[in-house]
Amino acid sequence: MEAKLLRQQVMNDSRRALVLDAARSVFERLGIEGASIREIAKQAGYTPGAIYSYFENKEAIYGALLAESLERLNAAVDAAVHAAGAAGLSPDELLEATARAWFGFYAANPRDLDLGFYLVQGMRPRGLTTELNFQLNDRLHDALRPCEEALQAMGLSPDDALRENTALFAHGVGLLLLQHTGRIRMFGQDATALFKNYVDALLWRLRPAQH
Amino acid sequence: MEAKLLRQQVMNDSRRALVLDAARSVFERLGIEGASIREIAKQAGYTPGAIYSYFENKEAIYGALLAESLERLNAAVDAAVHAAGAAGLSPDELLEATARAWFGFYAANPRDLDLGFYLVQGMRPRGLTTELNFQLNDRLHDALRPCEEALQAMGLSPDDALRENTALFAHGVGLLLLQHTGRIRMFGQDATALFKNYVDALLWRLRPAQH
Amino acid sequence: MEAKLLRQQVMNDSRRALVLDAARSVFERLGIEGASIREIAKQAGYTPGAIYSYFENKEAIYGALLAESLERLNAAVDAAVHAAGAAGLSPDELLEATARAWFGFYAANPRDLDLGFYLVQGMRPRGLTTELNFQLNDRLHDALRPCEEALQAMGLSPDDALRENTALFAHGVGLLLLQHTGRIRMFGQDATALFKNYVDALLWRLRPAQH
Amino acid sequence: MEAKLLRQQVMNDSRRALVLDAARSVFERLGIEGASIREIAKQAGYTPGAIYSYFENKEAIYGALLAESLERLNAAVDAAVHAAGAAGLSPDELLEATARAWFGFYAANPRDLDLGFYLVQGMRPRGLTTELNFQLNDRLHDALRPCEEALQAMGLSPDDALRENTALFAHGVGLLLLQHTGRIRMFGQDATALFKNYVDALLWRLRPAQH
DNA sequence: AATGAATGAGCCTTCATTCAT
DNA sequence: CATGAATGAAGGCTCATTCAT
Repeated sequence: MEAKLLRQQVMNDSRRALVLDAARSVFERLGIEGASIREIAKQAGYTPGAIYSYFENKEAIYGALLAESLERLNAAVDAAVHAAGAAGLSPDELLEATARAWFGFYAANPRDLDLGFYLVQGMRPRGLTTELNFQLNDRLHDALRPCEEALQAMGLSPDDALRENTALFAHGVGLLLLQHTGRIRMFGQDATALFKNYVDALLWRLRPAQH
Repeated sequence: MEAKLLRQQVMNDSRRALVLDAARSVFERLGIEGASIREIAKQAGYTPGAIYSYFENKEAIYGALLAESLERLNAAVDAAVHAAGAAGLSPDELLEATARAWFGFYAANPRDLDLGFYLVQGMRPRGLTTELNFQLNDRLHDALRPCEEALQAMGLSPDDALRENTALFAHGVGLLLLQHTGRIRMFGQDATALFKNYVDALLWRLRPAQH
Repeated sequence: MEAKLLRQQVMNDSRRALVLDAARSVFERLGIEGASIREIAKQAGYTPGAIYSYFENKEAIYGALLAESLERLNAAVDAAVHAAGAAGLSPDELLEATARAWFGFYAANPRDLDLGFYLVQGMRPRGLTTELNFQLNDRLHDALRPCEEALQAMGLSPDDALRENTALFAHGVGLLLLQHTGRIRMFGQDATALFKNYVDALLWRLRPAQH
Repeated sequence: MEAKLLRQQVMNDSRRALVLDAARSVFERLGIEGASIREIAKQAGYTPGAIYSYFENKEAIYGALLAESLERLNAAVDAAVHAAGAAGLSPDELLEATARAWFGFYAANPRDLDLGFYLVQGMRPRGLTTELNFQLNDRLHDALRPCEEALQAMGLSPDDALRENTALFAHGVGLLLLQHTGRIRMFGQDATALFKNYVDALLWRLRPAQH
């Protein structure tokens, strides 16, 4: 009996995941505007009505998509943190490793970047409950926290660490955006290299004693 | 006869501009999603059909809007350059002034930021001919060139200046985005202050002799 | 020029009336549940979207339908009042004539009865603005006012006249409903005859002096 | 074996009643429009599919609901009749008591009124077999019969009693409807008071000897 | 150049109902 | 008997676009 319930639960979850995959795929193929319930359903091999067994409405799908994206982001960052711990890295190296973790994630998965920005700015109506919005915010913050802790470990006050972390995040996001929109080619530059430059300059700047 | 044709041309242009004004106003009021041809026409005092006398389709309107936005951006930057020339600023001060010009423009007109991002990433179908895309790119580049020249005037090689300018632009864009999406509040920071920090650090970094 | 505008106005009105006719016809044919915008459009020879040029939404159609129904009701009552005035009827006869006017209208046009009841009880969502609701209420009241005035002319105080008029209306409505739903056949009775009985009894009751 | 079948029959009936209870509850809570099979099933603790084990379709549920409503109506009337018998009421008092019984039932349970009207006029498609319709008619008639008998006991011929009973029913129904749709507020009147007035006037009218 | 009317494709969503398990 | 999954038709509505006048 229990096995049956469990199996059903698994089935259900996996079908929900299937719809989510379809949504992600449609989203990638047609962009946010073209991603209709009809299209998602078709991609998932369902009729539109069936989608509503798994998600309350269209925006819940995007909410789930974003939530899941943030989980993957955090997983990537956590992996970097653990690897760093195992390797016994210095604070400097830890900052570099954790910054590269989130930056690399978005560089490798530009659609996850889209998702975040679209959901955050484009969805007003009912989408993104305030509560959900906070949850997602928190998860983003979680992914950036290791950088902040590394900055503190390097001797910065909590305030300074927060400020530098914000600037670091902004810098990375700006580069990712330029790369993603193809704007960076216009400058003949490479986002990843520039991000490394920024981190290096930051590390240099935070070593006042060695001047 | 020729005078008549000319007058018609002028009329035509001015009415096209009128439609564009309406579009901008609607766009500001309702955002990119809420801006329909109907609404633009109403705002312009026309019926929907009339719009198609001036623009081939909806996305052409946005293209024109973006083009015009970039003209205003350039005007803002040019004004800063001229003021700097009149005041006889140093290269350092010139960099600060020109960087603040474009950053300030977007900070004050977030819809222009939307416009750029939306058109660049959101519009697949017919929007933005490749040719138009290049033109717009060039105008954006124009707005950033004074910064690049200031960097060269500070002694950087063309390559270095380009690299630093790209990084500067990315940093600003990242901050503007975080501000515009409300994400920066999550960090309890202020975009303008952080931008100034970045420019200051940059100036400091580029004065190696003074260490 | 003016003629042109006028002609357009007339055209527009007549097309709106055409949609209204279609709506009434669909409503009669399929009942309130089956009357969809699609169906109304089809009946009117339009595509669904076109309907929205003439009415803001579905319930506005029903609102207009009801408004127009109440106009016809009032026209019927007014006609009776005028005929009575021309014939110099006594208050007793006037009451009978005006009561018969509204009762007869609904007996002859049972769908108008449906309309009133459906719209009044079935439409919650956005239908029937409070304001419109009041307007319609007023028009219904208008149709019943001549009866009330006749009652006053027979010597009743305003309060008594209002009470008797309400009871009269309720009686008629009850009979019409029983007739319309076929329930009255169950009793082997005739609504019109029973209504006449009620009016006669009422007249009798209000002539205390003659006892 | 037979015992088993019987037990199953009982179970079946009781579960059917459970569904019906759920339907009634949903119907009261959400009205006729908002009552979906989904909602009824949820209320009953079933999944939608299970409902079809007990009822052929949605309208069969409403048919059963109406049937049951009429049973409750009859119970209310019967109770009044028995109480009257025990108290040894006069025919006049009996009329008043039995009339108040059915009127009070509907005044206190307006949803039962809805049910009757909805099923009778709103449901064309498959709802209400002719046969079922007759059965329901009969039960309604049953509930009104005590009034008719009281009228006969007061000396009216069967024909006259039927006519007066029909009028009485119509009057009550009209008042209930006005009350239920809020129309009666428009007149500043109270349905129950007006009903009492009608019954009093009726009693008076039927006592010719005492004039 | 502009209008007014209309189209048609599309949108999100709901729901009674079916059916294999 | 009951479930869980899914269907398919329909619902109201929006909108870019077309075209005769």
